This record gives sequence, structure tokens and C-alpha cells, in this order.
Amino acid sequence: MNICRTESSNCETLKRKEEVKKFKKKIEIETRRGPWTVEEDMKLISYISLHGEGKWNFLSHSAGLNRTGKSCRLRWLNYLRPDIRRGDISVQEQFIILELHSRWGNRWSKIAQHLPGRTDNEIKNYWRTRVQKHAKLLKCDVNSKQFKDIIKHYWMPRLLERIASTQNVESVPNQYSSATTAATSYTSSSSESVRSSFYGGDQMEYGTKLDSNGGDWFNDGDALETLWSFDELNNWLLE
DNA sequence: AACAGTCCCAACCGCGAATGA
DNA sequence: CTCATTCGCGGTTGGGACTGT
Repeated sequence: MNICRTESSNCETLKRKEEVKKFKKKIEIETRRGPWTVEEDMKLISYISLHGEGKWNFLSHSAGLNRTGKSCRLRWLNYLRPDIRRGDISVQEQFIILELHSRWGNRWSKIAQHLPGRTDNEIKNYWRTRVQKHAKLLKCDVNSKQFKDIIKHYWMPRLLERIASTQNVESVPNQYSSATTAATSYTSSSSESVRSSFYGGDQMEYGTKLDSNGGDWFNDGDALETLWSFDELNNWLLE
């Protein structure tokens, strides 16, 4: 008897959930989707500058935007926020992404927290378009041990060398200068010790080092494609 | 110039977690 | 404790930009 009652109650709940889902879908269909217009952007920016972020569904309605709260949040966080950094992912940023990804995997938002001005979406896109492309060219799985070894023992040292060679040490903020030292000795030392000297130890928060005052230091373009030739890398793999 | 293929990124989707009533 | 709502995350996709033929 009780079981019957419970079953029918569960059934009711499921039905209701389905109805709510359908209703939400209907609302979402009625709201605008696709690329944002300048007008919508302006509405969102001016509303947030007056009232702040959060309560996205309410915000969307109050700002007169016919969008889901979700869509507003995404647009703001990934595109309109004033502290967003634009342009290529720098060598330094590439290094950090590779390093942090090796630790945490696809925890994009966590990785993004250590790259000020970069969004999780941007980092995710970088990984999918650049890093996975390289894995594909090398005919190995991006999650395979082989590819992880390539990153750790080949790619990252190259990035550090690159950092050192393109760096005018005088122009580097003090807190970063250890990267240059690290780079010169990376190939002959363990990756762990290099990591320590680059970051100042495991406990160091990357964000504290990579503040927006880095200036041009970040903007030396996408060096990834020029780091190695695939013949070279294949030889290394065969060794 | 025209077309096809590829790259890249903004935006969407589904799901689980967090929060509030 | 339960349920509804909102938020945030990671995965995926559509389509414009770019490149090669």
C-alpha cells in the first residue's frame, strides 16, 4: 500500500518535473539567441555598472534584455567584463596552461583563475584548437602518457627556453625574473625543480605573479607552432 | 574569382552543485 | 528534509574568417 503510494507520488513528481522542463524550454525558445548586438551589449554593460553582477535571470529581465540569465552571464564573463585580456595566448601563458592542465586536467575555470583576464572558455578553446591539434599531428591521444611526456619533457622546456630568449631581463617584473634562470637550466634539471624556481614553489598562487602589470611581457604572440619541427620531435620520440 | 577545406571562437546545452523557501 | 530555482562548469557546435587550390 505504502509502496503504491510512494510510486504514484514519484510518478507525479516526475510528471511535474517534465512539465517544468517543457515550460522552461518554451521560455528559452521565446527569448533571443545567437550573437549579441551592440545594443544588447550596451544594455548589459550599463545595467551591471549600475547594479553589479549576479541574479542573472532578474538582471536579464530588469535590463530589458530578452535573453536567458545564463546567456547574459556568459556574455558578461567571456566578453564584456572590463578586465578581459584580448589577443594571442603568450608563451608564458601557454606554459602555465600546460603546467596546470597536467595537474588538474580539464578544470578550465580553475586554470583560468591563475591567468588573470583569461576566461575558462578561452583556455578551453586554446587547448582544443592548439594542443589537441598537435596531439593529432603526432598521432597520439591528447590524454595518453606519451603525449603528456611530450608536453612535460619537450614542449614545456622549449617554452621556457623561448621565454628566456625573448626576454629582456631588465624589463621583466622582479617576481618573474626567476623564469629566465629556470629556462637556461631546464633541460638539464628535473621539471619539478624548475617549476619551483619558476613559480616560487608549489604553494605559490600563479595569479599573484601574473598581474595585469605584466604589460608587453605577455604579448609576444603565439610561439607554439615555431617551437619544434615534427621531424625533430619524432626523432626524440624514437630515442 | 570561386570554391572547398580548415581553423577558431562565441555561444549554446546539459548536468550537477549550491542556495533559498 | 524536500523541492524549486539559480549558478557555474565542461563539452559541443555553428558559422564567419582564413587559407589553399
